[in-house]
Amino acid sequence: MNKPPTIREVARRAGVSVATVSRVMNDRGSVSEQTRRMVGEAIRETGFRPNVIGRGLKTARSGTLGVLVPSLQNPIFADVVQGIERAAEAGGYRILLTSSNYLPEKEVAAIDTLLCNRVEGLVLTVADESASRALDFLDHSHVPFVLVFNPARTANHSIVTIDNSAAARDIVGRLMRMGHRRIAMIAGDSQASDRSSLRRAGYERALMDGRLRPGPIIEVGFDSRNLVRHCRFLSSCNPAPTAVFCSTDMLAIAAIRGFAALGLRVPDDISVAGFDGIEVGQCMSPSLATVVQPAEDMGMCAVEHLLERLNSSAPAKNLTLPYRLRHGESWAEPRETTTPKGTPV
Amino acid sequence: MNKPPTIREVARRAGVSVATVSRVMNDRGSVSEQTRRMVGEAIRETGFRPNVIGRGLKTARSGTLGVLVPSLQNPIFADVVQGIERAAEAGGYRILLTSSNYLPEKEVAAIDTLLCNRVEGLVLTVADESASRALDFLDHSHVPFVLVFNPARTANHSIVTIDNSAAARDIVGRLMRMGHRRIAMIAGDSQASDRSSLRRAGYERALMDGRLRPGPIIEVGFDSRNLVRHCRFLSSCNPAPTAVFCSTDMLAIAAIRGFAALGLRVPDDISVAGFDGIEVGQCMSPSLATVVQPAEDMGMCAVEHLLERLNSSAPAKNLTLPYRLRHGESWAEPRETTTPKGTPV
DNA sequence: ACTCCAGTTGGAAACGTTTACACTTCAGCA
DNA sequence: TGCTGAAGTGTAAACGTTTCCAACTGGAGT
Repeated sequence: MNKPPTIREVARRAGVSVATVSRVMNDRGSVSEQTRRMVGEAIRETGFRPNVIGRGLKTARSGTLGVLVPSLQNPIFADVVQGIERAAEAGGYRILLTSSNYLPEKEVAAIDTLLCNRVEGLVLTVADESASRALDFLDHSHVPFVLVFNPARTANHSIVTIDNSAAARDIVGRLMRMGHRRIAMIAGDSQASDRSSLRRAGYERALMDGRLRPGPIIEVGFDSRNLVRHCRFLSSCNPAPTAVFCSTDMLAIAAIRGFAALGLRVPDDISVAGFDGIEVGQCMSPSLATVVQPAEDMGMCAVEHLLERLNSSAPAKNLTLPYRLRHGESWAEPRETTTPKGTPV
Repeated sequence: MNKPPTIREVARRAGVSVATVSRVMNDRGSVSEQTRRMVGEAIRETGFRPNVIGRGLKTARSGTLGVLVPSLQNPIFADVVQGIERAAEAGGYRILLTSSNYLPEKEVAAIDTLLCNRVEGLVLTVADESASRALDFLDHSHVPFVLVFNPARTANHSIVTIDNSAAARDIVGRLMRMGHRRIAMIAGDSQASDRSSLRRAGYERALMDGRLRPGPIIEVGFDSRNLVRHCRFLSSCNPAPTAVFCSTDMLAIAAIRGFAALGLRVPDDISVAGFDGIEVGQCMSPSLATVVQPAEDMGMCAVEHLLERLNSSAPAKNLTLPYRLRHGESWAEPRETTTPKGTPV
């Protein structure tokens, strides 16, 4: 409970003024070799640790960045936070982490808290970029921020993202080139994630391009763990889809399980493709065919750009990083290409 | 770039002193209804947000807790951080997140940084509790901290954990009661995780209890993604193990994939059990039989206990939370109970 | 012997809050 | 009328730093 030593005690012990101690710590100004040694010794003896709160008050710099993500539960956000933490550390910043649980009101509250803590900048993912009260709020705050994952809709925001719609179109196109004609989609809650809608748009676009009718689209809420009910519905359609595109890897994994519970095998009976590229997807069996977002890189880029804006007040920038398709064992050519089951050609 | 408004400007605008504004904000002391209204108005007009740095300097409270985990990559840590964040928020604290990448020297550096930021307490997981320089360091700092996941070896530390050894013994015992006699283990790097050694001890203990010889134990490093090499080794043993216990779920998932690559099916040809209870384990197919650590609860408990110690200087406490076994489709009775393949009875 | 300057050092004023203390006012009461 | 106490308010001193400025030293140049 005893207070940590202050710069004053170090100064007293070294027989110098606090100004000199400060100069030694930040080596700024000129200090003789001898006093430098004595101060160093006094610091070691007292176990002094500069109080960055006191420093921050004077310098008006907190040395912290705020981070807001919907949840850490989905590994994609854990990955991005990992990248953010890494880049922040490299730049000499600490991160203040908060999560919104996908609740818009919590987004606002969390940002408010972060601003009270005088974060120098923020990296965040909001539920819906276009409807976010949090962003209006932030726009007026004069604190630079970078969105991650959210679509690059408004030009005057700093955003690090991928082209969700093109990526979805791409991977669905790939399914089509494999021979799939009836491709369903399982989409996450579009209220809670503007990414979901974009991916859905990409999916629809791909099918349109191929003159195919978008198959059944199932929007699941937050009970995305057990999809067997939805899988049963899909497999009972006539004609049943031969492939399913899921708007996240977590959904894709759950879908594979759902089909397995019905005795359907992936990819033999039905192909599944995901979106995100979380690590576990490539460790499991069957490995997940998916769109890989370079989440950790995105986090790092976001911070690097943020620091750029902080240091040189560079302008806001939209950064669309390349995604890539990862092949996996969860998709294959459809067994029977066009024929509805039971019907002779 | 223009500075945010200060309490002084609010005071000027409301025509009162800063003391009064402060009193209104923290509603402490007595303020007339009228001035309260005027101050409230001035706050709204200026968009004033109290600077918690200034406040912290005066009150010697930062309102932040430090968090240090090895990595966010493993979902088990993401889960615990989620719990920490939740409980911290409920208690009116913010969290400063850092990660060590399993490197002891980074542990020390990160803790030092957190202490410079005057966190009021820490929640952390260290690589090896018994050998941690970081902890010696922390012991001298007079800042309360709580370990999570690390074994409860020294009594004077606050720890929230489960009984890793008993849990491992338990789940391996379960395999034995299913009829498995040759049970191998795939263990994570024991340097980087004292949990790994404990789980290994529990595994050995279970086999000893059943008068069985501990099967091959494979210690994998950080290349835990592709285990096919190790799986091939295991399946080439004579007699080959009928079950494998893995020290983490991530390893178990990778092992299932490794066996699949060799044409072995889980659980028909070989059973696999994991440890951790990460969410994805129960979403996938086959669902993972595992020991469930209540990671999010552990994080919340850790923070709650920390706040207890902070507020009432309660004594350090060892909290061993209950684990539970989760059945899954990754284990089953062995096909041929005792006979080495090819040998007639 | 004087000035000048560079190299060191200390004093003190910030930074944005909280809070102990002192001061008013006014109602209640003898 | 005077006293007491409560309610409301302001003043100013902290908190731990950084940094501007002034002051001191001693050596070099005149």
